[in-house]
Amino acid sequence: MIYSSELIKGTLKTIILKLLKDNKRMYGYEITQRVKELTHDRIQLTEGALYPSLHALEADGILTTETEYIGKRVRKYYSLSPKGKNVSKEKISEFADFMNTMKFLLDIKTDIA
Amino acid sequence: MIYSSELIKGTLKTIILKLLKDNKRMYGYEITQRVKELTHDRIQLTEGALYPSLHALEADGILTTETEYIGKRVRKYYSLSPKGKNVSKEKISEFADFMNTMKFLLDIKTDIA
DNA sequence: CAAATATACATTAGATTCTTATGTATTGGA
DNA sequence: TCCAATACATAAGAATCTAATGTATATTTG
Repeated sequence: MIYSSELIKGTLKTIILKLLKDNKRMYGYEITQRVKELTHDRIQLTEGALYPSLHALEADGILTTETEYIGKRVRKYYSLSPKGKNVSKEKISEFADFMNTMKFLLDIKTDIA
Repeated sequence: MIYSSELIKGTLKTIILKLLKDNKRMYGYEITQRVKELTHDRIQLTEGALYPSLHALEADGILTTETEYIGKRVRKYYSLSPKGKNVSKEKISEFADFMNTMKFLLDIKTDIA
């Protein structure tokens, strides 16, 4: 099963921040592969969504970058800035809270009316 | 805590379909109030998001409507069509599956690298 | 009883974020 | 040698939401 795209909306930044929290530094392509692998192909990040998102997080001072060359091919590593570490924690716990709310909302039987 | 808007994106239709699955029929304003109440004000649906979404679901044959007058004030009740009942089940189980995936993705320690 | 609040529908401009497509270039394997 | 994988990036258009606005009735409160 590949989730309908609308479901994933709004979760991309949280996913990025979580991976960078656990891995210190990662590059874009690596993130797509890691997510694909961890979710058994259920979530496949597209480049058109990922790169603009990474650029936005960098512009907000949440991520910092280092560019390295692997042979002649460029690779851009992203890391959490100090600010980013806080934002990361906040985003993840906000999402955890949101999931609890949604779990409750979707499990309950509200046959009151 | 009120969730950042991006988190809620993409969950609106699932919420609507779940409420209508449990309640047979509801009207727009009622849906906003019920969600607000059930989530202790954490999720507050806006009319600008809700009504277009209801109209779209109706246009897709997922919801049917009945209009009633309460005094002089109009009230538009929405119900799941037979097709809507299937879509409802699918959406909810897809979301449940998605939540499991996200839970795994956000809880794990991936300090492999 | 007047005014404020709540109920109840709806639309729209603009913002955000995603999809899909396209572009460039290097590297590795069949 | 050619195809797939690696690795970056952008851009047009679609989808969906926010915030504002509009209309009207009903109820509560000072």
